[in-house]
Order: sequence, then C-alpha cells, then structure tokens
Amino acid sequence: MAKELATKYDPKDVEDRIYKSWLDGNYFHAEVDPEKKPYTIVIPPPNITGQLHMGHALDNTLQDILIRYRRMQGYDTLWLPGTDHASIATEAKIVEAMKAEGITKEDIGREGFLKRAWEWKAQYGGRIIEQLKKLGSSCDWERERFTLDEGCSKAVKEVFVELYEKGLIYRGERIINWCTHCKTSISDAEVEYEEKDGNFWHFAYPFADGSGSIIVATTRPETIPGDTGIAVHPDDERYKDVIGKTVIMPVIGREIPIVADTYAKMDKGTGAVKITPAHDPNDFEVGLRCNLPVLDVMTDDGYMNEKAGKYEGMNLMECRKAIVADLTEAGALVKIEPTKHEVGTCYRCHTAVEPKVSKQWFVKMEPLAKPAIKVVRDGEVKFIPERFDKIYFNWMENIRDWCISRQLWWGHRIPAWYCADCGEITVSKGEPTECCKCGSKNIEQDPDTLDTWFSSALWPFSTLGWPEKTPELMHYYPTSTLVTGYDIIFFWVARMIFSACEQMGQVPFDTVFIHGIVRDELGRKMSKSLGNGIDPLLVIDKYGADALRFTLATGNSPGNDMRYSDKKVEASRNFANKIWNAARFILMNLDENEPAPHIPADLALEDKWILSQFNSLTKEVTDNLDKFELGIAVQKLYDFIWDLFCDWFIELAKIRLQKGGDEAKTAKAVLVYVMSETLKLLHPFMPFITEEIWQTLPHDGETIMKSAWPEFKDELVFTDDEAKMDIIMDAIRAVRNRRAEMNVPPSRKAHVYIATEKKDVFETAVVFMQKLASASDVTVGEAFNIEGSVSIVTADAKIYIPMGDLVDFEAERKRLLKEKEAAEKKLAQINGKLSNPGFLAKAPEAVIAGQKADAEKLTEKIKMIDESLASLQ
RNA sequence: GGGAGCAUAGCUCAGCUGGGAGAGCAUCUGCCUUACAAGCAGAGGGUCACAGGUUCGAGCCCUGUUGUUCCCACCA
Repeated sequence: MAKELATKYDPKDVEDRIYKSWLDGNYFHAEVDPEKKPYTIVIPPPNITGQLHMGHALDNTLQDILIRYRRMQGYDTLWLPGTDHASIATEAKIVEAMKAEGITKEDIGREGFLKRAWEWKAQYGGRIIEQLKKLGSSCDWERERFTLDEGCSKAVKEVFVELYEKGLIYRGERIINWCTHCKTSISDAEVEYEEKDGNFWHFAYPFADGSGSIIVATTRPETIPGDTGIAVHPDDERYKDVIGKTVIMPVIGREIPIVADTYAKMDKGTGAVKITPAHDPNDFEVGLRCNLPVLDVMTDDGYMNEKAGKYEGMNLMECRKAIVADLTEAGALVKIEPTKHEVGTCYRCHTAVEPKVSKQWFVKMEPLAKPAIKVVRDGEVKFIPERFDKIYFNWMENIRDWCISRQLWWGHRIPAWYCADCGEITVSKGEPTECCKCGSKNIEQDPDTLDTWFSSALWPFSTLGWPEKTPELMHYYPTSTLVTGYDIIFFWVARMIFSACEQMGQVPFDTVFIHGIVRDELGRKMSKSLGNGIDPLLVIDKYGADALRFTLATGNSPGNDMRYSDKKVEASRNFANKIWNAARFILMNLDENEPAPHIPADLALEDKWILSQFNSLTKEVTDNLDKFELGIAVQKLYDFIWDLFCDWFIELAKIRLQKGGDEAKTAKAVLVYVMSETLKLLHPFMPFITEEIWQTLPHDGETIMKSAWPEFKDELVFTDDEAKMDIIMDAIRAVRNRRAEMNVPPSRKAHVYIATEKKDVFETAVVFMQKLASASDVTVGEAFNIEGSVSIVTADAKIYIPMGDLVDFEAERKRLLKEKEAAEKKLAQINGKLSNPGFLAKAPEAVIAGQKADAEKLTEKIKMIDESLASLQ
C-alpha cells in the first residue's frame, strides 16, 4: 500500500489546507504573457456591506468553474476580484450605527463621516472576500480592487469630465425619484414598483366665474396643494368652452387655469386632469408646455412644507387624509373609486418614492445607447441564454436620461465646482482653485456624490488600469465572460456595455452568462424579511464547499432560477464521498513505486471499454463547457464516475487485481489513469477533493489546477470493444434481474449456461459473470437443453440457470409470455415504421439502419423466448 | 397595457440542433459482495398542462387555451 486516505471524506480536514497551498503556490496569480491567449473574468463586485449569500455562492461558483477550466486549457487566465463601495447601503449602515451612539452625519461633518466610513470599510470590507475564499474561488487576490480606490476614482473623474465636455453629462432641473428615507435622488432603475390598493378620488373644482365646476380624479390628493393647473384635451368637445377659464381650488382657495394639452386623454377618468408639475413627471412636461408654475410642496424627508399652507408639517399620508376630509366637508368630493395601482419604491429601503423636481446631474442616454444596442445586435456581445437580449433591447431602446447625482457623502464626489461670483460650473479632473470663466477663487465643489453604478459601469477597464494604457489593459481587455444574475442586467451589464463602447470603443466582454436566483425549498425568494435565507458558510461547514458547488452547478440551467434544498447538497456530499472511496480503493491496491499515470500496453476488453467511454466523456464535457452548459457537463461526470467507473469498472478490475501479475499491473495503471484524468475534468466543479486525491495518487506536476485539461484522443476510440461490453453488461443485468425477482441472495451461486452465437464475446465474460452475476461456473455453447432451469433471454444470448427448486414454473411461463408480448408490441411498432414509405424515403439512413437492427434483435429475442416456453412444457 | 419564463415520475428538476421518456430524493424488495450502508443489486411509478397544426416521425417546431412566476410601462 502506497499512501492512505481517511475512511470518510472530511472536507474540513482538506479545504483550508488545500486553499492555503494554492495561495502559497501563487497559482491564482496572472502575469501578462503575450504568448498566451488571455481569458478574463471580472467579478461582479459584492458590496462591502454584504455577507456571502446563496446568490454570491452561485455566481462565484460558475465563475470559478469557467476560470479553472480555461486555466487548465492553457489560457493566460485572470479572474479579477474586488468590492463595491455601495454608496446608499453603506452610508445607511453607518448612519444607523451612529444613531445608536446618538450622533448624526451633520454632527461630525463630511470629513468626520468619511473617516468613520473608511474605518468601517477597513473593518468589515474584507469579510466577503474571506468568504469567497471559503468557496474555493481562484481569484487573483493580488489584483483585488475597490470601486472607491485611487485607480477607480481616477477613472470615474476621467469619464465624468470627458462626458461633460462632450455634452453627454449635464446638470438640470428635472423630475427625479426622491427617496424620503435615504434622502437622496435615485435613478429610474432603482425604483421598484409594488402594487398597492388605493382610491380614485373625484373632486369638483368650481369655476372662478361661478359657471359650474369641473371634476378631476386623483390617486394622490396630498399633491393637490402643488397643483398649478388643470389640463383637458384640445379636441375634447365637453371642455371646449372651459379652456382658458380658471377654477378656485376648494379649501386651498388658489386660482388655477384650465389648459389644453394632448396629455389629457379624453377616455380616461373625467377627461380633465389636475397638473402638479413639481410632483409628477408627466405633469412636469405639461407644465413646461403650458407655462404652469412649479410648486414644490414637500420637504426632503417626506413632509409637507410651508407652501402647503395649513398642511405644513404633516407627513404625506396625514396630509392625504386631512385633505380628503377637508374637501369632503367642503362638498367637493364627488365619488371614491377603489383601485389598485403601482407605487414606486426605493429598491434599497422600499420606502415610497416621491417624484420631485430637483436640480441634479444626468447622463444623456440616447447617444450612448445607440452603439450599445448595435454591439449586441451584431453579436459582439452575446447573452446566454439568448432571450435576454430582448430584455436588454427593450430597456436600451426606451431609456431615459440617467440621474447620477446622489445626496450622499460616501462615494465619488462630483468633480464640479460652482463659482459664487459668476455662477459658472468648473468641471475638472484635478482640484481647481479658481473659476474657469471669471478666475474667481470663490468656488465650491458640488457636495453630491455619484451613483454607485457609475463607477461599477467602468469596472471591466478601470480595474485593469485605465485610463493608463497598462500592459494588463492591453492584454486582458476586452474581458471574456461576464457572469451575473438577470436581476442586475439593467443596473450593471447594460451600463458596462455603453460605458465601454464610449470610453474604449470596444465591448467590455464577449459573453454575458446569465443565471437565475437561488430560491428556498418552497420556491420563495430568499430574503432577510422572510428569514428564509440559507447561509452558504453554514452549508460549507456541514457538507463542504465542493458539495455546495456541485449542487449549484448541477442545478444550473442558464437564466433559470433554482431551488436550494439540503437534500440536494447531501446527495452531492455523498458523491464526494463516493469519489473518495474509489480513490481509497485504488490507493489500497497500488505498489510502492507505482508509475505516474499512463496508458499501459496489453489492454483488456474492460480497459478499452472504460478508456473509450472516458474519451467520449472528455469530448462531451469540453463541448458542454464551451457552450456554457455547466449543468449538463457536471451531470455527465456524475454518471460516468458513479455508474461506469465505480459500479462497473472497479468491480471488473478487482478480478485482475486479485490475480496479480501483469494483468494486475495493467489494471492498476488503467485505474490510476482514468481516475486522475477524470479528476481533472471534475476539478473545476469540485476543486478541493480533486486536488487532495490527485496529490495522493501518482502524479506529474505540483497541482491539478495547473495540469493540462484532458483532450479527445483518436487512439482511445474502441467502438467494437464498447459494443462487446454492452452485450456482456446486458447479460449480467438480465441475470441479476431474474435472481432479484426470485429473491435469490448473492451468496447462493449457480452454474450459468450461455447459449449464443457470439461465443467469443461470452467466453471473455466468464470471469465477469462469476464476479458480477453470482455465477459459480459458466459454460458457453451454441445450445443447451437443461431440464428445470430458469431461462433468461437477451438480444444476444439465451441464458439458463439450473435452479429448478426455486422456480415456480407457472409463474415462469407467465413471465415469459409477458416478455414476449412486450417484445412483439415493440416489434410491431418498428415494423410499422419500416413499412412506411415516407419513413424509408425521408428518414436519415442511420436512423433506418438502427430501426432495422432493433427489429432483428427483437425477432431473435422472440424466437428464443418461444424456445424457452417450449422447453417449459 | 406590453414582453418573457415555466408546466415532464409522489417531490426537485435534466432532456443541447425533432428519431429509444431520464437523474437525484422518496417508495418497495433483496444484500454487511474484503473502496464506500453517505453503500451494493433490483423493482414499481409518466396520454411529457390542454386543443389544434407542420412532419415519415413532436416532450422538443408553429398557433391557440388554461394555470403559474417574473420583467417592463409616466395611464390622472
């Protein structure tokens, strides 16, 4: 015995040690090698506030599989890791922590706050990185980046200034989404719509001239104090005469005009709509067209302000109630109509978002979207699965300008300075000391910061050193594959694409590999509020990282959600243990000086069979990985290892191992070869256990992760031997089946007679039958006539087992009749096809030949069943 | 309002360009066969949601229906 492994696989004994050895070997590190083809993945940077969840586990498992695969194939492989500063989330967290101490942001000021934020980052920002390591992620940690580090900040300023100078970034007063909880503007993409119950309140507004009233409907009565007009459609006959009149707002008492604008739809509501330019995006546009004043009646934290008159100081809901009550009392309420409507909420805190007029910075999207649409349309960037390009196009084609300024401190400060003297804006990469127009020193920087996604949009090139033309940028850019969930296509993927097209004139990656989300056992989204989240670290602790990875890879079909369950991980853990035990068995049998893996001469039938199977596996797994069919690849590996290698080949190899001598030597060599090559194919999926076993087996090289990916070999194609093994396995299964049906324990051996035309095949199978089909002796001949025996019919043989005492002859007869019936039914089906002229004319030849062969086999089988039935008489 | 996904064994899901319905778990039966009981050998279980169509042939392609999940959208 050469080396030993523990009897049960314990990931805890292995994983940390192996991971450390990889780090010590510096195997994850990429150095620019112009001789080699690069393969690059940039990690979707997790938030520094984050803890590893199942979504990260899935995303990073998939990335690691791809990276390890390409690394073994010899690519110059870079997986670039990093974290995102996550402005809103992080700032909220720190503000909350300060609140516990009774401090506010304003108390300590901008500098003090940022100091605390960086301290917080230093303390917690590395947490998720350590967790990624537990998963086995083979990132190049030496190149770890942070969206707020010096390099990324430089890239951000560069892009901002350039876009500003091109007129693609502008500052303006527009309707934006305002989160009253986070107290900042947010972009359209950051608004999530939730269906809520609400009402349509119909109110009558009397005309100022006393000639009756006009009825308008609203779902948001609290915006009434901000109304500055009522719009009707210019062609609306009903209101033709009132355009230009004014109404007196009940209770409020203000006089506002009725204007004509096509925005008012004649078939909606009453056809007359109140206009609140400060608090509704459409109304804002109407206001611009019809010259209505903008009246902002809300404060930044969600209360009515002094312009709301008597409602000042109320929060929005209080105000709504008060206004409805007041208007009702004033007799203005016409009717209430219950309705459901979509309410925009902040994607971080789920507070209702208020549309609000505000002066903010925007990216002009249309010119940027155009090339970004083109590169996907032209296939320069491919989504997998393809259907996501539709979602992408739909978004890009209807995109509105991107509000990028945030009223936060934690983030990239907007590089714009305002002159107190002339009002000019100075936008600069550096730290300007004077106004670019009037030269005044009286300038002050914009206090706002940029949307977090502005910096992550630059991630594929900012992390490689851009705007510097670093060797890394030249070599590794554009990156290869981006792996991410469908939930951040808009936030991130789309923005990376247009940013790269604009800055680099080149796509950021050629493939976007999209996965779904990991749901709980009941199919629900894992969430903090439901408390149904599964901590991947606990799973790793219990079952091992390999088991978790294997589970996530198996469940992955691109773009689709998957459910997590402990049962699945348990099955994966069992698979790991199966491999472990197969390795133990092999090691037990090896000699002290067992040679390195190689294909020996004098291959036996079963050797050629397993090698041929392995060869096909290699090709298939490689093809599947190239097509991002990870789940299929891993399933094939599972089937090969468990069913073919363990359940058949190892069992067959035992025969020669017991014999010893040259045959044993060959068997050992094949065991070692197939095992270690299979471990390589499995390594991207289960890196730890494969490394541990590979190291223990005879091997060349220091680590499996740098070994060469197996390739299809023509000399390992043994088609005839595969066919022979199929015949033998068929017979063995048939015998086992019959014995099981009769409840014969394996310990009761029996003589087996095989009548066949393929004597040579079955003669080699004698020892196999003894080992795997409980045969004491095996006699192969052309025909036998044995009284009182069990008979078994396969396509290639009729097998007799004299165990008359165990046989119920009547039952046996019934069984044979049933089998015959099944065979005849099948044969009739096939003959139906074969007598169909259309089938013969149009089906491919291989299919026809296959059907003919099946028909022959069935005919033969029926003949043999008949013989058996006759001998039962 | 627009769009997309899903519907296959009791459960969770594979099934790639149309040509023999599969896996894991669960169930049942028999096994301590000296790598593995986290195992071995076997068994049962499916009108592939429904209705049409294309095709020699459909789980797979087309149309429609139902159920379900999700995304997008400025309908007062």
